[in-house]
Amino acid sequence: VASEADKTKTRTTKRGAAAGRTRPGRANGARREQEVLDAATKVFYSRGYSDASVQDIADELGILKGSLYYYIDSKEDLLFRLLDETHEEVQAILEEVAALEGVGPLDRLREYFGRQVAYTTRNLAKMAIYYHDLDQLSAGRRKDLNRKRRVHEKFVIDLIEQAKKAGEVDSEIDANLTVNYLFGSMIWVYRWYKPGGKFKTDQVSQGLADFVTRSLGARS
Amino acid sequence: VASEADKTKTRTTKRGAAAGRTRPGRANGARREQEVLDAATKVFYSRGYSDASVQDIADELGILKGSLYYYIDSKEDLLFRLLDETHEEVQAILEEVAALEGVGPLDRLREYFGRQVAYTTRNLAKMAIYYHDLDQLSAGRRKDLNRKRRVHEKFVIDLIEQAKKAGEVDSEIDANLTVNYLFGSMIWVYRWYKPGGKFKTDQVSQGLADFVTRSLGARS
Amino acid sequence: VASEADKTKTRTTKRGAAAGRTRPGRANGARREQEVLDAATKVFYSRGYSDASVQDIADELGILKGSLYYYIDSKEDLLFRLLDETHEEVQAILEEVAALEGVGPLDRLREYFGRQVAYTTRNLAKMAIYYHDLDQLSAGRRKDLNRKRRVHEKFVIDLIEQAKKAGEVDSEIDANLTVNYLFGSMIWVYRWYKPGGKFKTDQVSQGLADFVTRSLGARS
Amino acid sequence: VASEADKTKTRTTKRGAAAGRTRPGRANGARREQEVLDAATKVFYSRGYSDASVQDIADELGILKGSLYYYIDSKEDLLFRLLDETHEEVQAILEEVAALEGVGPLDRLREYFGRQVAYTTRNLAKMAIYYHDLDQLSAGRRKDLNRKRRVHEKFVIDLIEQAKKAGEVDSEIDANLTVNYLFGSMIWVYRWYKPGGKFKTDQVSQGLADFVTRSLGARS
DNA sequence: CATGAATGAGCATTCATTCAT
DNA sequence: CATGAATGAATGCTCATTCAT
Repeated sequence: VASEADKTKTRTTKRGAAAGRTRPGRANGARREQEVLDAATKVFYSRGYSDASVQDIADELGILKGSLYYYIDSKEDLLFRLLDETHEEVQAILEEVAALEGVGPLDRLREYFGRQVAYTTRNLAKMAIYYHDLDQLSAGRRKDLNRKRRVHEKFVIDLIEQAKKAGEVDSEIDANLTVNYLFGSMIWVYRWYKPGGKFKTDQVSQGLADFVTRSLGARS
Repeated sequence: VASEADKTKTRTTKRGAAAGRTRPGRANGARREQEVLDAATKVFYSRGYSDASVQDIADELGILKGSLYYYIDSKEDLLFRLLDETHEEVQAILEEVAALEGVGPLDRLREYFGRQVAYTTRNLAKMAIYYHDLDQLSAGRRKDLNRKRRVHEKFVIDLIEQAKKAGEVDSEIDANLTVNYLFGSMIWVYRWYKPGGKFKTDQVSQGLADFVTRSLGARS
Repeated sequence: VASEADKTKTRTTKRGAAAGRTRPGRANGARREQEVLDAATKVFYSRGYSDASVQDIADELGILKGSLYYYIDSKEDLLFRLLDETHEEVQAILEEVAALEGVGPLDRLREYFGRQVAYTTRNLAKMAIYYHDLDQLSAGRRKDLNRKRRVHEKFVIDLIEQAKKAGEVDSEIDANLTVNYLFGSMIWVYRWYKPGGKFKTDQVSQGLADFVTRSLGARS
Repeated sequence: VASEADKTKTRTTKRGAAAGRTRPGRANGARREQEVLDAATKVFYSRGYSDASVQDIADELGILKGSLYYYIDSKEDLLFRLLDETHEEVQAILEEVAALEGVGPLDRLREYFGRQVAYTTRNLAKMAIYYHDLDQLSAGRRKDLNRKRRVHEKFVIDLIEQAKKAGEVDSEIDANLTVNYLFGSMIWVYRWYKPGGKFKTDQVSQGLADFVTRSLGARS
């Protein structure tokens, strides 16, 4: 028997073509997909990607482990979809902020950090996974996402430089270094923020905006 | 990530009894213990605690997996010892800084953040594990360590309050909120700092001190 | 390889009842059945029966796996139909050859082997499955087919004996043993023959006829 | 955490360095390795490689499935070791025959086919796997083994040509085609020969030698 | 101290099959 | 006829841990 097939099957995938149907009970497909993603988010968040099992996610959904594979290709695929979705939303924030009109560079920075953190507080699980479990992606996808993340770095660095030119912030500041500290402040929120805890979303987001402003040597 | 995994197995350890023996060749024992810890550090850093196997560590040491169990009680035990050791060192920095004489609160903060980050850049692997894999500890030990970490929070909050009173920093600042942002800036270094990369240790540590100063609304 | 796997599930098949219907579009039914068989042939040939999945066949047909079960009862059922079809065709060759008039036993043998091999070269996939995957059939069906195959053995043995009597071949020859060698030569073609390769169909079939002749100690 | 590890671990393998020890209970290692191979042979022969499970082999050995992995890297690795071992033995036969002195090409052919078949009848399971399941090997290893097998083809072709030159066999014979038929006769033995059945080993091996002789148009 | 062998539980993944719509 | 969703059992494989020697 000529077994020249050698693995790479690329079989015509189950889902996919399904988009845009109208038959009764349809669009449930999309709903179910989202349920799967949500269940995975919950499980990955509470156990960590590595320690979470596909079984856990199936349990969360109330289906059998095997059935879950109707919706996913692999556990890693699930992580990827999660991270990708999250990235898209985080990216949207950048774009919103970039699109604001009549806003100076410092205020744009304030907006960016404020909104990102507000998003984080409202999507703790997703952001925790986004920042904690990126490494578990396969090399290719990881590099890809990392590349995409770098856009945010550049965005902030550019704004700092503009703010320096505009005299809005201390001209002594090293944008390339400072951006890292700023991202740390912003990202780490996923670790200490507790919904219903000591701080409200607005406080945290407004607080960060002010923190950013001061840390750039500007008057808030 | 809130790991609820719980295996707290405080078995009376072999080494427990072994501590402080005087039999010839004992110094070797301590040396070997450290080698084990170092190997674990290396492995946990590169693969992540969850994905690292006991086999990996044995390989790193050049012994058999079974033999490793002469030195450790469990994989989690190894993580604990690592985190404990790291904490001790991080704690020592706090104490050093607290012991400095003739230093105002703002400068003490500068010292604290500067030294912590310098330590991070020089002990990347350990700090990465410290901040990334704490959740993998059994519930009891995790809570314990978290409690210990909170001392640092309090230390910084107190210093900020003192600095406010001393008029060294902006009195409007919310110390309880700001401490979180500051820790974010400091901690996240383990993620972006690359030895031999764009930034030198001193730059990063001096840079953070300045960042902290400005973010508190003080003149550096 | 002696497969003891046994799942003999002779369920009354849907198509059983379906046979001989006249409803409009019925010719399409037969057409579709053949398409299914052809798809299965292709897939079983390239992946091997055991490693081929029902999904693979559905993909090949461009329908969903579930839909395939309208046409088949089980994967094994598909294999059976394939092998049965193949056997029928192979049997037809025997009968053709048996029906030839005015042909001596040696020439009949030449015809038989020549035609069988010509058929093999033109139906590589089917013959490969026929000779390679028979064992995967349920015990009952396997024994059945093996019994049917034995007719060919007897046919050849009888012809050899006749040829011996007719003085066409060496009388020392042990027909019972030789038949096995001859079948080996004939069957193994499915393993080494490559369409479009070094040898043409006619060469291989004429070549085998000559080989058979010589191996029986006759002059070609 | 810097997860640049990216899978390929090549960990220092368990077995391997073990060869050549003298401690009591040692050399059991080698014995056990052979037991594993034998169990696999038995199981792969009776169920076919694809349908045989690692569990089956563990059962055969009376150990747990997980324990089996102390001895093997993967199921395919087991198949490879089996096929490799078999090939070595088959190759040894070729070399023995090649080393015979004072033997003409035709007699060398008789020896080769006779001995190969004798080996087959005495190692039915191994040879069945060798000829039936080669395709299941990974692409690289499969090609490797196929390349090695081709040496046998060349060996036989060369002998036929020499025999033609020596006038021992019909000069009309196409060696390149005939070799395929001959191998078919020889190989297929694994399918019809039954130990303790109608034919004895010597009969089958002597019978094939004679068959080969005649099929080359020579007097036996 | 160290080894080699084994355990047993768990895991991601596949797959033939079913069935309501 | 066809789809989409689910089932449930099996599969190959990993791994922390144990323990006699």
